[in-house]
Amino acid sequence: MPFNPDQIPSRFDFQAAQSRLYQNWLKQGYFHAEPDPQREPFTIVIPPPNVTGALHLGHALNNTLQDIMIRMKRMQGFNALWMPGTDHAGIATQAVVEKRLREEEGKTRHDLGREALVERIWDWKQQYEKRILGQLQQLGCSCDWDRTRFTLDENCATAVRFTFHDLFDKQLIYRGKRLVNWDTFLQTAVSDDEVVSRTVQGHFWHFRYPVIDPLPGEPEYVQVATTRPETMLGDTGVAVHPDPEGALLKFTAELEDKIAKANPADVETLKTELDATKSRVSAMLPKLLQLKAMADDGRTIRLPLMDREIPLVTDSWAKPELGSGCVKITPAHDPNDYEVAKRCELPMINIMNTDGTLNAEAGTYQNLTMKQARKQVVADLEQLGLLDETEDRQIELPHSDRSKTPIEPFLADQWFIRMDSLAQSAMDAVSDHRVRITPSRYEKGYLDWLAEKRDWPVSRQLWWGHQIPVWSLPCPTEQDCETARQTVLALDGYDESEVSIQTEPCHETDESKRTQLGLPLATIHVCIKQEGSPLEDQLVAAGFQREEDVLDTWFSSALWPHSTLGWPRPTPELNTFYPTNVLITSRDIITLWVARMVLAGLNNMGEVPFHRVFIHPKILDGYGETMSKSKGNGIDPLDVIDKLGADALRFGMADLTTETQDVRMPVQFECPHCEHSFDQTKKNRELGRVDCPKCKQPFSTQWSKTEEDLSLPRGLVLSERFERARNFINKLWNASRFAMMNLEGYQATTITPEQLTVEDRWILSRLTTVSQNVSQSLEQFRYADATRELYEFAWNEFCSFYVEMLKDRFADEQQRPHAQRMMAFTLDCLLRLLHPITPFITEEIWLLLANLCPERGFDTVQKATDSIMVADWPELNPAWQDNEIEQQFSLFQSTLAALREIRSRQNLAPKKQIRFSIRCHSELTDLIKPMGLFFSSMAAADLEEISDQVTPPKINATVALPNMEIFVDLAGLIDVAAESKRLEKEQARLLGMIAGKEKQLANEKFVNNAKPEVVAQAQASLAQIREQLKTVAEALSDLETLK
RNA sequence: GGGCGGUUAGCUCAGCUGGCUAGAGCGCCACGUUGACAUCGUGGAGGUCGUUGGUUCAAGUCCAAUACCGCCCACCA
Repeated sequence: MPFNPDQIPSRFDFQAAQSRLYQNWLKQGYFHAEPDPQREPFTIVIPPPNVTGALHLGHALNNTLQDIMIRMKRMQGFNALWMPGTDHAGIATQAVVEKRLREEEGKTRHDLGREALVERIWDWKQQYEKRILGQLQQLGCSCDWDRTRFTLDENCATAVRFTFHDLFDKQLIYRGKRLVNWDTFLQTAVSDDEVVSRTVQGHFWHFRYPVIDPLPGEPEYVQVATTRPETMLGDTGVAVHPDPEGALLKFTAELEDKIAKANPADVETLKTELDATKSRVSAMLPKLLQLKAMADDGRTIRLPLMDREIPLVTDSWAKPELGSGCVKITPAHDPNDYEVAKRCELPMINIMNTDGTLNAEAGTYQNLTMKQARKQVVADLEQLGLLDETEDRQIELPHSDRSKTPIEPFLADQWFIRMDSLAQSAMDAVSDHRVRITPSRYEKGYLDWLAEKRDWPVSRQLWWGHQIPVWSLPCPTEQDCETARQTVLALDGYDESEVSIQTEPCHETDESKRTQLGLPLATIHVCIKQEGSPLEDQLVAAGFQREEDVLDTWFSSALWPHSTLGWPRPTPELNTFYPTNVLITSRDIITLWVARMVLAGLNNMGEVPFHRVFIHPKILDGYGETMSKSKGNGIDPLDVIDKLGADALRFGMADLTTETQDVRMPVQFECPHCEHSFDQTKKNRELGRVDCPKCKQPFSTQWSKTEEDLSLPRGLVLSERFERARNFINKLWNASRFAMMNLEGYQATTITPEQLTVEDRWILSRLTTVSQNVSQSLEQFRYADATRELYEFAWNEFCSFYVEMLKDRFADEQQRPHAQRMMAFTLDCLLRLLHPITPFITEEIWLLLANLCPERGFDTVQKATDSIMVADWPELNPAWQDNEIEQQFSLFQSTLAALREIRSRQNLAPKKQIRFSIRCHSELTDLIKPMGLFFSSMAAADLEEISDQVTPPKINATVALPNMEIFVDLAGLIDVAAESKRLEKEQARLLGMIAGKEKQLANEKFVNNAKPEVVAQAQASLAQIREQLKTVAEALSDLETLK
């Protein structure tokens, strides 16, 4: 069947096109990259999405930006590889599966056991990995799917084992007792990064601890206060400041300083506060000094309920200005107390089991949960008359980001990575710009974070993840240690490079205490490099026990850029594609992920993992809040794809990606019943269902949870901010459609310069500039600049002018062939420039175009590639850039605008042909004359005369442009009132400008100091404006005669 | 408490190294549909560029202070 351009629908049917085109790209293998010594590689590794969830708007943004980059590079001839994959996301994934297990089967992970649970999670992973990768494909991502990896797959496992062994061998990994953030719900330690602070309503309890054998005149009690009374069961001391007086002076001085700097409005309250503190404190001071002296004497306190004798110690942690000035010390359950205990050598008593219940150390409170214990402790203390006071108070409480439950600090065995040298190496890489972060302001956060060089706790009490490859044996005596070491060395197949041994001495250094507690002298840890090595079983047989914990997810993520390419095997891929070129990610994981990739890459590969890092903005909702599942305020990118198309989503995303700031995106619901669209508010988003304000019917959204809600028709969640992109796609489609309707009989030949008309030369000049700017913008991650450049060029120049001007030329048999060739060529270039951003529509048009003009070109004519994906990136001849032509054109454009304006303000019917003349200098005449016909076609205005001698018609409307005057003959048409109103306004504007310019030029300093060209410019423009004013004044006085 | 962003039209945002009359999209007003596009066309209204000071011949742009909004980090028993 012959191709019939008239049959092309006036809307781009993206629904049908997207999957058809994408499947073809897959089939052709366009996404696949093989190592090739002939071509320069360009590599991006994807930030692997979690297998937990579905694609959200952040993913859509992140992956759109990567795809734009990789598609451009591919077209530029690079051997472009976009490495895809997913992350096992330890805690997140296990938590989801456990939750389902509990809800659907009423079972815990312990009912299932390790192996069975892990198997379940793998099932989950298979399902969700498929889903999220499918969604990336809907977005158009050109990843090399043949290489898809998973952070828990075999190769990643090997990479993890090798890395762990290497660090272990370098003594950069150790086990130690640490206070960790314990999530009692998930029963795991979570890193500091996974802890968020939340304000909750709580109480502040004041207790009294009796002093043992107080001397006469000494206080009988010390008062302490806490928001967590149950922790008192683990108290091992009470601290008071070593120099209360000095500390108080310092505190009041600071407060006074603050008052001096404060707003007048706040001074009063601050002063009151100061006075109150001063009087309170001066009353307390004697007692504090007394307590300090008692502490120095080694006096002790009786811990109520536990009946334990605990010391009174001095430590500057106890702030005299706060509360009673005394603070209870619970080393095993509070980070600050832990530090105090280390300084003051206090014992550490862990009172909690891993499930959040109390252990034997809590005496009679054993088996209560922390929460129950709290109530009980308070009640018991009250009964003993030791509860002084209870305040209501807002408390900042750390919560687990995963389970949203309060964190219980907890003393536990954990594995750590020593960050010292590793962190330094990662800092150096950014400081000396081997890795460049864009925008550069994010370098500071990266460097500051690493500079703390805090050891990285890497063990997680989970089952889903890379199990730590360490086998341990506690050894009660030195002899046992030696035997254990000999056992390891004597293992069948022992190899120094495969096996590494560490001895961890007991943390309790006091010999008698150690034996009393039944602790071993040391623990021997053995790390084995190869997974499944026969050595593993031998170790177990020798009594060694494998470490139960798995590694922090970020451990495997840190290896992503090289593990995905095959490391530790020496693959051609690794050779070719490492280091990668660009990493595109969001700012919240600069430290968690980016920094760790850099140090891991340096450690394992001896080279940075990527040269450039681009941090993209965050998308917020209309209220400036982050979009999140729990708030239910997100936009579903799939809804956008569904309703507006993937190209619109992508174009919109790129259009929002400016360097300076995060993006606000008001959210709208679209009612599935009546298609009414209305804003998402804080109120209507709360519920799992939404009621349409227009038709009053309820519908569900992507956030609905309950069965009942889900059974309702599903409404779309969109944002009007994508409409600009949607409209643009439509414009592009229709311009292309118009082109194709006029390309019948197209004959491919080269184009020669002498065939070019003014508008041809103009569009070529603009096209050249635009292509340069687009390349440059994208190279610098200025995505919004690139989309804006293309938007404006395509719409305001190509469609509004060039296409309009081609209309007449298509109609003329003589000009038609050349016009067709120009149209085909220009459109071809524009499509290629747009392809990385809007891949689907550009490919669809590209394929349709091939039916009419399979061969296109300018200097040379070539057969177009089968797909735009593999076409060359436009590199246009810079010689086409022509300033003069562009100026000539803008003169034409302003003339046209002036004519249209007259038409509009005189209310002339669109079809009503008018006549006009132009008075200007002869050099301008030559520029305008060739454009004469276009005034007729584009403004229904015929140019009667153009010269420096034009006499205005008797009755006319005038526009005074710089250096030229336009007169429209309005005999019998004029609306005098409208005309004089307009002219008066114009006159006022010109007078204002003249005044400004005159003032500037009268300023000697300006004339003397400003650059000469700036001064000359000002003078010229003043002269011009005066000319314009003259014209306007004349026109006004002419109008007077008509009144 | 420390750090970083933002504050420009009713809304969402551009505005690079300071220099002609501060821009865009949406929204608003007026007019317009026998063939590319009403997801459109033409024209218009709408801004003391958060505030105060400073540098400069010249400040939305540079500097300082300040207010408000947001984010990150560290945090009070």
